[in-house]
Parts: sequence; C-alpha cells; structure tokens
Amino acid sequence: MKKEKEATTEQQILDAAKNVFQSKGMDGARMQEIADVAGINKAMLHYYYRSKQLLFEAVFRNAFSLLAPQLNIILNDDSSIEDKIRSFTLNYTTFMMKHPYLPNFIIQELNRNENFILKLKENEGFPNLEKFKAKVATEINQGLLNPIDAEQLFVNILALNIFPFLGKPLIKALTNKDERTYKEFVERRKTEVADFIINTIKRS
Amino acid sequence: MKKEKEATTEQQILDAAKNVFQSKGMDGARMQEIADVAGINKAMLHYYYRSKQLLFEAVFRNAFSLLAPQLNIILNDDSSIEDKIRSFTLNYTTFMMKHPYLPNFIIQELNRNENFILKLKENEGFPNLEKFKAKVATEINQGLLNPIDAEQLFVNILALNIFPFLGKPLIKALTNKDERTYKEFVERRKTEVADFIINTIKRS
DNA sequence: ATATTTGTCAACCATCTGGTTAAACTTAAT
DNA sequence: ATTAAGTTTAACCAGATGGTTGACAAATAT
Repeated sequence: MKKEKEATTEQQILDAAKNVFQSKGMDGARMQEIADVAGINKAMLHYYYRSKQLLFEAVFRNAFSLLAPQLNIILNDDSSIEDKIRSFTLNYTTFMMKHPYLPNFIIQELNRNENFILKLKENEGFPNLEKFKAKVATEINQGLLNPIDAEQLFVNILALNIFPFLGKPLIKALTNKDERTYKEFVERRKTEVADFIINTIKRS
Repeated sequence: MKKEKEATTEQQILDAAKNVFQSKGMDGARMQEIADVAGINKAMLHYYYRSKQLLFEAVFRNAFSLLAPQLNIILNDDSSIEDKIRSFTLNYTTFMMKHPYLPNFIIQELNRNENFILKLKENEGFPNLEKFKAKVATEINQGLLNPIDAEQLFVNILALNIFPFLGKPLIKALTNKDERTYKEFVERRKTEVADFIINTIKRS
C-alpha cells in the first residue's frame, strides 16, 4: 500500500493546503477545509504534517522556492542589464499570470511574520544582489548606463513587475477594468515595463 | 454624561481596532484583544459597533479615506504632469512613513474580499482618472511628453511609490538592510522615484 | 501464516471565539 | 427623589477550531 498511495496522499494534502493557504492566508485557512479539498480525513493532515504551522511552512517554502529562481534570473546570469530587464519582465509576468495568488501570498505572510524570512535567507539559493550590483557598476563605467544606485534600480524593477498582481483589486477599481481587460492590461506590461525602465537608465 | 465620554469610548474602540486590524488583518484580529487594547469590556465593542464585521468596515473605511486624498492630489490638481509626479512621490512617501501599516492593510483586505471595493467606488471622493488622462494627452500633443498610455503611467507611479511599503520585509532581506538603513533607503526615494519616472516620460 | 508496521477514519476533546444577556451603574431631566 | 435613558460589566453560550485517540484495514516483513 505504500509507493503510489503514500506519495499521492501527502501530495494531495500539500496541493490542497497550497490552494487554501494561498487564497485565505494562514489566519483565514481552516484545517477542515484543507482536508475537504484534499478529499481526506482531517486527522491525516496531522499524521503527515503534525500541525497547522508546519503544514503552512511547507506550503510557504514551496511558494518561495518558485519565486526565488525568478529573481535569480535577473541577478545571476551574464547578459547585459538591458537584456536582464527585458527577460525578467517577460518571464516574471508570464509566470505570475499562471500563479496569480503567489505574489500576494508571499508578501502578505512575510509581513505577518517578519522574522520568517530569516530562515529562508540561510538557504543556498536565496537571491543575492552582488553580481547584479557589479554589472550595473561596470556598465555605468563603460558609459552604457546613466548613473543610478543598483539597489534602487532593482527595487524599481521589482515594484513595476510585482505591483500589478498585489494591487489588482485597487487598480481594477481605479481604471474601471473587468477581469478580461485587466488581463490585457497586464499582458501589455510584459514589454512596456521593460521599455519604461530602459528608457530611463540607458545612456543615449 | 454624553458629550465627552461617549465620543471617547467610541473613539477608543476605533483607535484600538485600527491598531489590531491593521497589524493582524481581519482574520488574525481578536475582539478580546481589541477590547484589551482599548481598556474596556468586550461587550462594549458590540454595543457600539454591533459585530466584528461592522467594526472592521468602520476601520477600513477610515483607512481608505486616508489613502484616497493622497491619490486625488495627483489626479485632480491642475499642475503639469511633472509637478504632479514630484509632489505625489514626496507627499505619499512622507505620509506612509508615518502610517506604515496602511498600504499593506488596504491591499491585503482588498485582495481578501474583492467586491468590497465596489461599495467604496460609489463614494463621492473615490479617485477618478479622467482628468489625469486628459492632462497626459494634452502634454503629449504639446510635445512635452513622450507618448505613453496614461493608465500604464499611473500604475507605474503607484507601483514605484507603494511597493517599498508592501515589500519591505522582502526588500530588507534581499538588500541586507536593517530598520534604520531601510528607512534611509525609502527616504532617498522621495526624490529618486520622481526623477526616475520623469527621465522616461519627458521629451528632451 | 503471523506479526509488525503504516495508513485511514469516526468520534472525541479542550480551548477559543464572536456574540448575548441581565443586572448594575452613571448622568441628566423632571 | 424619581424616572428614564444611556453606559458598563461579569457571566454565559453555542459553535467553531486545532489537535488527539483508539480501532481497524492494508501492506510488508518474518
């Protein structure tokens, strides 16, 4: 009864927990609902994950391990800053349109428990800015970029790409968009945001 | 027995509720904790506000009524787009540094209950983009601005200004900043963000 | 075959939570 | 002083919630 089934039940729980936690948050999620979504008994949740807190942490680590590689695309590859920005903007927006709950989930839970990210920081693949900063410095010296603080630039890139997912309800209301037109609006940003940033930083 | 006292108790409750709701969210907040913070009996909360939901809505409306005027600064005054951006960036960042829980609270609760903003939309002072769009069109026609979609520009302005407050824990971890250096980082953005945007849109 | 381990479930439990009640207290008007 | 209205409190309640238990079934090992 082991092989197929065991992996399946544990995974079923994780999938269900992901859905419930990501849409309701730690505080709004109910163990009974997770069990219902997974189609199993509530006791199973504790059999496999001991407590709500540990199940939540498993879901959160999973979610963050999807975000981190996205950031590493822009931080660790060797292409020019301009290419980094273009590929990150395209990749990130495409990816998040498939996982719309992810950004909000991570940001919200990080705000709920600030010292939670410290554990993640010790991890191997935790995004590191050094290479990006060095590349920015180099290109500024070569006269390719206008002088700009690399950290400010990086936060600007994040802000322009992440905010449309965090602020979706607000933006939808302010701009009178429905689900379909909002999607088109975000779709256009895949290239517009990169152009916007590059227009500013590129020396011409 | 009315005048002073009544206003005080009701206000004490609202202040306490603001603190608890804004730091823990609707789901994480407890009526008992609000009562404790207010220094009164839990039954008082229901005496003045009927239910947790109604108390929450009072707090939320209050919070949104602080945000809306900030947006109306950039949307409704008559100055140039460049001046709008400079004054909004300065005002908004200054204001939110004094109310750091506000952006996250509003964004989080709007995501928890999307149709909640519909009620607010009917309100008089709800921010409207039309005047801003018209001004952008005018300045583009006058050759003062590079062509850009006004809604995309507006979202970019919001993103660059709001994100540092939403993503604070993430940015702090990624850039290895402590509370003090993060504050300095945000402080610098009061002018840097405006320069960043204007560099892109201004025809030169 | 038998024993042992692993997986699953219904029922249960202690505690927490939003909300209620009924009585007591405070104040101001008559 | 009496009354009436608003204010405050302690005690209480029903339902929800995270978590546990003990019985039992299925798989694996001996």
